[in-house]
Amino acid sequence: MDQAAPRGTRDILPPESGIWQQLEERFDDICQRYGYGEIRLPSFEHTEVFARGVGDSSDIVRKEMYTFDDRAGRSLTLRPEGTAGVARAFVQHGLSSEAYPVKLYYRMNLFRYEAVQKGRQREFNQFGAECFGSADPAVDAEVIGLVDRFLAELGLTAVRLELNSIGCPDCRSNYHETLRDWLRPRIASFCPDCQQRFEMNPLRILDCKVPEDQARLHDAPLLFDGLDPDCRAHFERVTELLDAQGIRYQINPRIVRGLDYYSRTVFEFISENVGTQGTICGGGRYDGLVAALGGGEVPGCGFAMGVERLLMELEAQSCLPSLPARSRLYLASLDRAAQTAAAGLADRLRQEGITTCSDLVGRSLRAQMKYAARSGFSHVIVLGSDELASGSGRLRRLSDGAEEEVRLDADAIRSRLDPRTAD
RNA sequence: GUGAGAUUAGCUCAGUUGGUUAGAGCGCCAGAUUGUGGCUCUGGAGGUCGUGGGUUCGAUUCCCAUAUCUCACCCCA
Repeated sequence: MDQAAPRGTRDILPPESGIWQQLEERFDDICQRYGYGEIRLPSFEHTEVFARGVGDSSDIVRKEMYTFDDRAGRSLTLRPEGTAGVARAFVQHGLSSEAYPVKLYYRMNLFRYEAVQKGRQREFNQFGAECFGSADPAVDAEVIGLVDRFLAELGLTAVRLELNSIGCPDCRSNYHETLRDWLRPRIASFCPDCQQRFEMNPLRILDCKVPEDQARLHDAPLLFDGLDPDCRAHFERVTELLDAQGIRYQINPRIVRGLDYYSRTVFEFISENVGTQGTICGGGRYDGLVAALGGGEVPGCGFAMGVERLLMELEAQSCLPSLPARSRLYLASLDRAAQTAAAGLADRLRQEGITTCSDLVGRSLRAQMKYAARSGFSHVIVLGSDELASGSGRLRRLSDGAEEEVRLDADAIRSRLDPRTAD
């Protein structure tokens, strides 16, 4: 058997998993402060949900999904992104009858069959939030504000916010014609990918990474410049609200999100440190998504943040959340009787909230001390016949070797070890 | 899907111009006057040299394939 995890997947072991727990806690916390409730969804959906939600012309649907038939012949797909599933649940549970706006957040693992590289795996994690039921630009600004606040609370600084509007479907179909007309006489000189995109989705040509193509595009008409008055007003209100919150952003008329459901506002938080996959967070408005999944005309807006990329950025900026320092007590034992007593005392201490371990190997005292030091215990009590007879022992602080006499009693020990502060 | 580099112990890596029992450091286990860790010394366990073929008297070493890892293209979080 192959002992390695499948390509593009990764195990997360302690102590790294502790960092994940911290991040998850902080994300839960900020979402709740903004009034979002957590939604948990199945890891797979009917393939339809993504085909119709994310869109048939997107790369995700065309070539990156883990799709399979179940034993009854239903086509199912491991979720490649979060928003479509949230919208499906919104429709299924009739959340359109709740008081608007409906605010939901999630943390989930996602699956895409992609070429693995830095900042991109086949199973990865996102934190995200979706706000349904209001077309007001105040939602867009608050959603962006939540992400900005979250990154700031984590201590990140050099993350750039780029903002654009891709308009409503009418703006886009008008613009498609404008852009096609402009491209038609020039498309032959573009790269082969762009020539394909010309038919499928000419909008994507604007995002082409080939430098020569970018140069050719410098005077291409921009969707941004052709927004209809409502879309233009929406965008301007978003920027007004961001300005009022003191959130800095750059307008980038060339951002195009790869998921078809976006409309009007789109944004990305981009890092300089994650390699070429620098987008830590992407999001925007998706006013047609709920309807595409069979619900009513319910507007929505949200974001998704790549947790692995966020962690890379936190590491690069030396902002990894530190684990809370706690006292951890190791009970060393000299013989079988002491080992028995240690197990009992450990149980009582754990009930008092003290992290306590005792010898489970039957090792020498020297080896136990070595283990305790290496494993990050803050304190040790050695139990032997003297301690069992007297009912008291010496609490040794490993950082400096200081010892003090304590009764071998959970209350007495706890009073010397505040679980919230290690020293 | 395409291109480049890599794969030897739990980890980081040497090494063999093809030749008996493949090495180091760290880590692990044990010991260094009978009950106290982080330093030091000694000993020990641990490897189908990624996998499968080929060439050869003989392959961890050369050739081919394949898997995996890393980076990049594409695309996205």
